[in-house]
Order: sequence, then C-alpha cells, then structure tokens
Amino acid sequence: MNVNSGGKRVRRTPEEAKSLILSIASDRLSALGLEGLNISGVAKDAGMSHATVIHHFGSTGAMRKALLEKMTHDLLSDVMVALNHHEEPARVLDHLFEMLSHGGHGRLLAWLALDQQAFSPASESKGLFTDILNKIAEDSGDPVHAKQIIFLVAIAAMGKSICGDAIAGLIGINETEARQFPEWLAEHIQRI
Amino acid sequence: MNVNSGGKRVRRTPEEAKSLILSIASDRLSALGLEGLNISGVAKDAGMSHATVIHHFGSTGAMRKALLEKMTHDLLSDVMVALNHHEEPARVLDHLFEMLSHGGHGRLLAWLALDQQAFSPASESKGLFTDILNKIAEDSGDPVHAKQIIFLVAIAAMGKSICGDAIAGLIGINETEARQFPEWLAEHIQRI
DNA sequence: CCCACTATTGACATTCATGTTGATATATCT
DNA sequence: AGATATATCAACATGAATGTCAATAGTGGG
Repeated sequence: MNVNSGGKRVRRTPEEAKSLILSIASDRLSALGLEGLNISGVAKDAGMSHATVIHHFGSTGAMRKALLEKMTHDLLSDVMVALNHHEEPARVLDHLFEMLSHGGHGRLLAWLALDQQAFSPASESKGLFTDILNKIAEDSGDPVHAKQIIFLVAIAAMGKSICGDAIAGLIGINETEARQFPEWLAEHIQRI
Repeated sequence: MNVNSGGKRVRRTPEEAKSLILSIASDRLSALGLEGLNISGVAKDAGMSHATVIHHFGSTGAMRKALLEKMTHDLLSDVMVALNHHEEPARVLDHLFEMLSHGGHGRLLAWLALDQQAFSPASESKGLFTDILNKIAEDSGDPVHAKQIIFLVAIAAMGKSICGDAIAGLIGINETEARQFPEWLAEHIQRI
C-alpha cells in the first residue's frame, strides 16, 4: 500500500512525481472505486504528504482531470493502433470493451460525465476521437449507418464498463456467453 | 427551492415525509447531479432539518438506496406495462431510453453501480426485472439471442443515459438522427 | 381535557478532505 | 564548495457533511 516507508525524504522530478501520483490514483480507482480518488488517500498510498500532491496538480479536480486525460489518451491511441493494423472488428470491439472495463477507464469517464465536466472542448483527446470516427466511417463505406453504429458501440461500451457485470448477473449470462458478446455484436454490426 | 418557509412546525405522517424527501431528492438529482444527493442539501430544499431526514431513513446511504428502489420500481413497472400492452419494440425502446435519461434514473443507477451497491440480491425489483426478461424472451422465441439482445439493450440504455449527449456531440449526430436512434436500433434488433 | 406517542428541531460533537504557509532537504549549476 | 531553485513536509486553518441527543410540539386516543 504505502510506497515510501523509509524516513528519508525522496525528491523526484516533477514528471516522475506526477507519473507516480497518477499511477497510484489509477490503482485506487480500480480498487476502491471513485471514492478512492481523493488527494489524501492518493497521497497516503503514494507515501507522500497530500500537500505534495496539491503542489503538483493544484487541486483535487485538476488531478482527476489529469488522470482522465491520461487514461483517455491511452485508450484512444490503443484503439487507433488496432484500427490502423486492420484488425477484425471483433478484435477491436473486444479490445475496446476490455480497456474500458478494466482499471476503471469507463468508470472515471462516466463519473466525470455525470459531473458534466467530461469531454470538455479543450480536451486534447478530442482530435484523436474524431480521427477514429473518420477511420471507421471510411472503412465501413456507409456514413449514415456508420454514425448510428458508432453511437451504439460507444454507449454500449460505456454502459458495459459501468454495470455490465451486474446486468449480466441479473440476466443470467454465464462466463462463456459473456466472453462471446463482443464477437456476437461485431458479427451483427457487420450485417447492418 | 425551500418548501417550508413559514415558522410553524409541520408534522407529517411517516409516509408523507418519506415521499416528500424522496421527491426532493429526485429533483436535486436531476438539477445538481449526484453531488446534490446528500442529507443536508435535501433537507434544506425540503424545508426541514437534516436530523429529520436521518430520523426517517437512518443514514445517507439508506436514503439513497430508498430512492434507487423507488426509481427502479417506477421504471421497471412502466416497461412491464408497455410490454403487456404489446407495444411495438421501437416504442418500448424509446420509452426505456426516455425514462432512463430523464430525471436521472440512469444516473442514479450508474452511480450506485459504481459504488458496487446496486442490484443487491435483496432488491425488491429483481423479480420485476426477471419478469421482463421472461416476457421478452417469450415474445422473441429465440432464447439464446434474446439474452445477448437484452444485454445489449440494457447496457446501451445505461450508457446513453449517462453520456449519450456528450458522445452524440462528439460524433456529430444532429437532433433528428438522435431521435431516430431508438427506432433504428429496434429495427436492426428485430432482424437478428 | 389530559396523556402517550412520535415527528421535528437546534445545538453539539466528530470526522474528514481540502487548501495554505513557512520551513527544510535535496538536486543542479557555477 | 557555495548558491539557487524547488520538491517535500508538518502544522494549521477552514469548511462541509454526518450523526447524536435532549427538548419541543403536533396528533390522536382515552
């Protein structure tokens, strides 16, 4: 849990410090949920005082925003790579679902969306997102349906990351059926 | 904002009090988002002391859980009615999306899901949910695909309620396209 | 009318997160 | 080595939310 248990004072470069902090924050997001994404807790787990965290990010909101930016960028660039490598749709979907569900990507996105701060126009990742959209639309050939399909996939991915397990449990979907879902969806999307 | 501005002390039946509190809480959820769902704020808007709210519900978490229970029940029974009236799938989907998006239904569900408290086994609405599942599976005739379809619709509905607007904005979906989405989805689901 | 019951309330205590400040330690440069 | 820059920290101040408790005030029954 605690990173720095020794008594010595550690001095990092600002980049190292920010990177460490965001890494710990990401871990806490996965382990504790959104409540774990506060300055005091993150600082404690990172083995530093909370004043240090504030020194680097300025405020709690800014830290969260930085984490969102990093996670979004990682996610989108990963999807972009998969698209450029001409992977089959099923693989891309699987990858997308996996990345959103794992580690709290989708959760953080949802949480910020619920706070009406997400997808701010100034977001650096917006360009990447539109790039992906263009790529998909270009590959599919049907721009009208493409929009609806992308919308469907996007909201489904978000919903699955947030409460996919709970809903699957309610419906009574077993392990293998759950694993097959991305493939199933990709197949039926291609038929449209 | 404030309900009781007079100086007189109002005495309600426990049922009236709970109903009023949950109503105010629902309003605050729509207006202020999840942050508005705390005892102090709700009590203030309801024109009573926060001690009264605690008296009726016991704790903040219990109040939230009660609100979730009520909203879920309202939502599911509405869907059940639509199904029993043999409305066309497009109408049912439209209705589902509308109810989840409006008034913060989906938001509260998502928030509680993020807190890993939602869909608790003891939930009274679980029975209603399985009823709906059986009804749909029975209507569709194909139990294998039915599960996947229901799963898709459920997670899509959740995702749309949380960040549908933001994603639609990113993709560049206009007003009419957005309105047509439920119909579009219903049509392609029926073809499966 | 009087009494029991309880919904309601103000005041208090507690906990916790956030943010500020001045001092200190450490890396880098000359 | 000495000086500079700044990353780090302990301590403090603040504010918000939660929960407890004893007292008060409506309500209904005898």
